[in-house]
Amino acid sequence: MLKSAEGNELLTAPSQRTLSDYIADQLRQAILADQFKPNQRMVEQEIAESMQTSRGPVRDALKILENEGLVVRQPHRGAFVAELNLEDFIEIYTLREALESLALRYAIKRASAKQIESLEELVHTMIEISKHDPIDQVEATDVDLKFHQTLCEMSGHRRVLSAWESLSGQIRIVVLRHRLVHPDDLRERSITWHERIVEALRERNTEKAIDELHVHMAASMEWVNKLVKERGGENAF
Amino acid sequence: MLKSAEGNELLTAPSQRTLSDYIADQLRQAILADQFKPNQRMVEQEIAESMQTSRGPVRDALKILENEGLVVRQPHRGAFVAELNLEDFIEIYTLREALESLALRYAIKRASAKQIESLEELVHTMIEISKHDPIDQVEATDVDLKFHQTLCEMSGHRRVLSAWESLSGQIRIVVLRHRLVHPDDLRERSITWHERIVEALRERNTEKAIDELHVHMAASMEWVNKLVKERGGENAF
DNA sequence: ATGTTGTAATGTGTTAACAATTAACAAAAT
DNA sequence: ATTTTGTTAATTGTTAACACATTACAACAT
Repeated sequence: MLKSAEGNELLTAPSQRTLSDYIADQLRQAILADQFKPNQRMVEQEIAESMQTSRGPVRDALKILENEGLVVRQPHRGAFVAELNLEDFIEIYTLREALESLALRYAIKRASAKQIESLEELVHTMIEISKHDPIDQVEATDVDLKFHQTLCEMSGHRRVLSAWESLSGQIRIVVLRHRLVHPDDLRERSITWHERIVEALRERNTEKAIDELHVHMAASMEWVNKLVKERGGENAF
Repeated sequence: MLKSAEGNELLTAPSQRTLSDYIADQLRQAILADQFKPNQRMVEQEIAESMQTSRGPVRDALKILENEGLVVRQPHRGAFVAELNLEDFIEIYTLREALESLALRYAIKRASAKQIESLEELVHTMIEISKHDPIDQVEATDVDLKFHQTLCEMSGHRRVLSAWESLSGQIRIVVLRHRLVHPDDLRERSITWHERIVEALRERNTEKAIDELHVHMAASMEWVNKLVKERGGENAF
């Protein structure tokens, strides 16, 4: 295994991250990039060979991804790429809202002016991105998720952040597969909601913040519901 | 490793659970029973020998417990029993409330009459237990947690259940270490809250259910806060 | 034709040996 | 005395071989 691939920090930094983490990163990226298809089997030996390593770390990586909900593992049967349906999507978003609401409550009490500014910058980036004509979806998705993750970080609530991060891969799948960030009618409204959340944070207005978040989430859910219905029964992500 | 220890199901049932799961169970139990002290180091080789197995499954088990927040692992440094402080306790309970609120919303929509009855039976058991003079704390804790876990199961929201179960070990630690279920003034009130939650479920009254849950959780948090303050700075669990 | 049983192939779960990292401690230098 | 450096011991991370479970398929019986 190429050591150079993981240790690109400065010399003083000891390689805290283990090989399993690195492999998990690679596999996560591959799944999100659709290089592994939903429900596809992931054979430990194959992956190990393709990455020039052994089965052990690959096994560990698959367990990490299992915890993130990107992979389903069955004892003695192996690991498969998770296939999300409409119900999963609803679960992911309701849970996400519950976590982010709690994060907001905490963030409103704790956030520093500087932290709130960094959120504002992200909203600015969103606006910039939305000006490009063919909007870069992946970029837009990344900024959107970065905003929400920053919220969770600002909360200082470690368990909420950790739970949100466990969910983020699944969120990413859903958002990417359904182009959830930039359908035309949603895009501008979405930016407004984000702006209002920042506003509420600055005003330390808990109710307002949570309301805006709720509207934001509800709109996304409604959008997907509509999409799924248009397509008829085909409700697999 | 003794196979008999894990395969006590009927013959037809294939041993779905793996050795790692079994070891995780044993270690979890040992931690909750205080046989491993907070912050104590857990050496893979030692555990492997004491359980007559090899390091691999023990490693896996430690990772499982890490995900449950019972163990902290640092790369190349090993695994230690998690030590929870007051802030952790607050985090655990606020997150728990967020999860159970969501679970309640779902349960109110989906719960069958039969499921609600099983909750009622648990409340009955609580009442029975509270009649014994030296109250069996572990038993009381188990029934209490069983009630809340059943709620999460009834929700049919798989991710909420899974998140709650990840948290349950930590909840157990907190509740057991602080005798959180049966301080005299809390006990009867606690039973009442549980009864009211069941009532609200039966009436399909979401607001009421969530309010009762909130009061229940807030009271527990207040109780621990009081305890910790009485003891002065000693805020480690 | 259909269902059942036995066998081979594939792939996971476990073990044990090996490599790399960290921590502890003693010796040397400032 | 304090800090630095080298060396050793303890423990984790990784590898590779082995044991076991599951699946697929062919031969056989019904």
